[in-house]
Amino acid sequence: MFKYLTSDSRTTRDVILSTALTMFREHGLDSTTMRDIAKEADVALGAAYYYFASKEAILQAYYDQVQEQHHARMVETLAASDLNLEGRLKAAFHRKLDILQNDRKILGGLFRYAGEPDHPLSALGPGTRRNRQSSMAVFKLAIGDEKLPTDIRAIFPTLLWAAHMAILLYFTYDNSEGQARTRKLVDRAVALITALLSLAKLPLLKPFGGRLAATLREAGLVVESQSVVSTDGTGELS
Amino acid sequence: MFKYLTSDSRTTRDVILSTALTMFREHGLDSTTMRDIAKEADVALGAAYYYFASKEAILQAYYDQVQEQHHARMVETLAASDLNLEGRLKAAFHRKLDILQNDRKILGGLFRYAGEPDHPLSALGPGTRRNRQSSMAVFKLAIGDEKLPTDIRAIFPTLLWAAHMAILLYFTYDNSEGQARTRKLVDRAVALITALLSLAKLPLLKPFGGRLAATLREAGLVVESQSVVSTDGTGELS
DNA sequence: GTCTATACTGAGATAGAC
DNA sequence: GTCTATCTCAGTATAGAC
Repeated sequence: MFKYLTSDSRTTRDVILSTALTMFREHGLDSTTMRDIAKEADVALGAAYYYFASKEAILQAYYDQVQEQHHARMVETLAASDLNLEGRLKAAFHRKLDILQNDRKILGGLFRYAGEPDHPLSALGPGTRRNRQSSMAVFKLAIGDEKLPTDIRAIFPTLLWAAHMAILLYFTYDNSEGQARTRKLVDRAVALITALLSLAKLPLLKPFGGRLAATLREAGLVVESQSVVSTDGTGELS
Repeated sequence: MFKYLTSDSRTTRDVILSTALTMFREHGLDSTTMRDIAKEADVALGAAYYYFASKEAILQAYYDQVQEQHHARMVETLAASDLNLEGRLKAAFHRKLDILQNDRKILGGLFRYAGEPDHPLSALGPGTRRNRQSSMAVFKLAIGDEKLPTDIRAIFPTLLWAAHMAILLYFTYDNSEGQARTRKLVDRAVALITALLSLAKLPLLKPFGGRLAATLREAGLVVESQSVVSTDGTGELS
């Protein structure tokens, strides 16, 4: 799955990347300068810019890395035990938090671009479409072949992805020991969601699923032809 | 309601502020430098920094100004006609969008700080608590003395505020003519919310309001003693 | 193609003169 | 209250070693 590169260039790039991430975690994004990173990684400033066009490009690499890990760990979890829908949804959220446990500062930095549609790192913009799709694919893994009303099935991955973004935002603000509050919120929220889901089949509530789906579709918020991510983690649509 | 200042200092500050906002609207936040602003306002760079400690401080002033306007326009709207809950909620959202109609770039810039809890401009952090409270107070005006289940009443302003943040995010990405899509989304969403609200009283669904309220409360997301904003628009709690 | 050394530009922010 | 000069730092050359 790794493209072949000379061992030297591979390690230099990796050294710069891991050094940068370590420093981001310790001192925060803004306090860490490219010159700091280069010095710590024992390379010249030019070398850092040779591998990463900008400080943001390092974040981009981190972003992709997290997404790949999330997919891999979710596959592991699903293979290891036989969970029901609620368990699988909880797992999807918790595995993401596992990965980001020490990276709340970096995560916060990524939210910085959320309000700039044209920025390549905007979590909601076209530049991160593939990341978003492969993130939703992880939630589709969690949904699996669970029997759901078609209305709900169409919008569920999008809703879960949105909920997961909100959870991550809460997570960056959560100073409780080991971010226990976020963990608890995830469990409560997923329990609520699955309980509501079982009600959605009732005749009384049935129309609401349809109205919600129609509203989201009209707003352009539902991605149509989604597919489970391919095993190489690229998030390519089939 | 205005603190007295010498007419000269007042106008200089205002000239700098309005010049800055005009330039932000035209060229965006990042492309507009403090030097550009100073030059356009016909003052030296140092003068700009005398009135605004940083570029962000200009945004802060804008932030407060928007909040005051939102409150004022909502009061006007409510006085002008006799609306039901749905109408009042729609008004609350639309009046906000009216104010921000040409400021989507600036708005996007404000979202930049959402991931940095300690930043004074973080829309979710302690630094903007008063803005948040006075924003929720506007939504409380919209709710009025509508009869609601107590569970729902406690969390409703918070939920509306959160929904309004999501709408604003959608708004910054909305390139449709006059942001018509956002306007339509508001109408649809509010209609859905009020429809759901009428269902919330049913015995079958009653417990869900309680569970939702408990979850939000436990997560520390519900502000307790809220009160309607005082008429001077400061958002001070009574 | 991989990397070093060095220097330049632009922008936010500050110090201190007037 | 206002201005000029200056500082720091991100980002971008550029020239060359290998």
